[in-house]
Amino acid sequence: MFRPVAGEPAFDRRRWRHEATKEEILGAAWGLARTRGLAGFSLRDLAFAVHMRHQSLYTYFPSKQAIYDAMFAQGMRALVEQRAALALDRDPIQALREAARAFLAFCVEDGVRYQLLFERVLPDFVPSATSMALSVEALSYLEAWHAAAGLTDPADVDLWRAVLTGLAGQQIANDPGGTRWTHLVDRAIDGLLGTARDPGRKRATVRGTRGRANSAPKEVEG
Amino acid sequence: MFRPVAGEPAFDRRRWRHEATKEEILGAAWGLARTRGLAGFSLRDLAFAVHMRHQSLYTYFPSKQAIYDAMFAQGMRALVEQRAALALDRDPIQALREAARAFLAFCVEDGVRYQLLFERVLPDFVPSATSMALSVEALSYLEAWHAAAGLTDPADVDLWRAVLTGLAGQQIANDPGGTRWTHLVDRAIDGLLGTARDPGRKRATVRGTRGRANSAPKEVEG
DNA sequence: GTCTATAAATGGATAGAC
DNA sequence: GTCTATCCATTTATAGAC
Repeated sequence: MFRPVAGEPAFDRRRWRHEATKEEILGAAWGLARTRGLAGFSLRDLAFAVHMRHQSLYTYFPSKQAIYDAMFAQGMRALVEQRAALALDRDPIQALREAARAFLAFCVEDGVRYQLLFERVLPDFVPSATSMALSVEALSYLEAWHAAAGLTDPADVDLWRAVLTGLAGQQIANDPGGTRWTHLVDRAIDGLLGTARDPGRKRATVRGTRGRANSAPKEVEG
Repeated sequence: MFRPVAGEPAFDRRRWRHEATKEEILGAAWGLARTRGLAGFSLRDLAFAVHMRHQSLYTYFPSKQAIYDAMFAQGMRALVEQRAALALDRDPIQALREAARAFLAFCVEDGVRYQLLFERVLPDFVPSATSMALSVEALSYLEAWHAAAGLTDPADVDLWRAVLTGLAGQQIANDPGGTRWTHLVDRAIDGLLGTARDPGRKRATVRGTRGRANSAPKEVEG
């Protein structure tokens, strides 16, 4: 995330180490969250994991909430970067399918991250404005893909989000590590495309494949 | 839940009061959970709400986990009872639509209950065997409705659950009190029915309504 | 069944020496 | 930047008087 370049005028060794330690702390926080739950680890646990006393963490983060917010930002940034790096099919419908599979893989790959980003497991945690901006940025990709496929009704995007987070949520909650729900993604998309208000010119392709995906049966990782 | 009948041989006044107090405590627990989150209230808070000292709660529940489990059982029992009481259309497809709307109403009507029943907001909470049996019982209704509609593929039920919990989850998390996602339920069902592996004899009806619900536009309550 | 008293631990956060 | 020391609130839970 923080990439200083040695020799450049703006390089600041002290600041560099500071940022590196912050990321080390966040890495440990993810690890603890995965084994003990998002709210299940204390600052003492976290400090111990990075060989510090818990008080020293306050040098890097002003509060536990700030740690959660940094984790949220990391997670959302990872989603943005995944989306920016996707090389989607030229066919916008096919592109939507690929994007959906990528999103499910992203969710299932880290259930705790999914909870932090898309569920309200931390009742009193509110993402900062900076973090929310990342969230909006991630969503903008989805909206653009829909627009490219001729899906201009905002409700299409809403339904899309609901269906995919629904699949991810069930997979993570009821069959962690399996594929019971993720492998339903193509069928889910068939349904979504079939009921879209403005399916655009690719509709015929979609119609002819009802009940079976017309895409490669590549399995979602997870 | 506990309905003694005065005068009958099995009637036990002491036990009756005990059960009544337990339910009063659970009622207060739901109230606190709704305002401060499922994990956001302490036994002190709860005891204060029922005008007790926190230690007295242990007369009724051996631990906080037991309180959560009793809440889980109450919530699941409410779902079972809602389903048992549904007077569904004779047309099995129409019945599925009605059942879906009822389920969404059930979820949205109490977001905290939804979280307890369908999300893992309490990392170390594991429902007891008794509670899980209620969960299975609730699911059996859904399976029966699908079977009646000719939907015999278990994946159909899985996808159904994912889509509906997805809608509920988005509604509760991103538009609490609104209808941004719940009003998409008919479209979601059109998609589900359109991609079902074994849609049965009602398929033509479903097909002809793509993009618009063929059912009454009755809004989900929420 | 409810209370007082208390345990025994854990929580997040601050002050100040070094 | 890291530490020791400490604060102060809060947690779940138990023992025993009444």
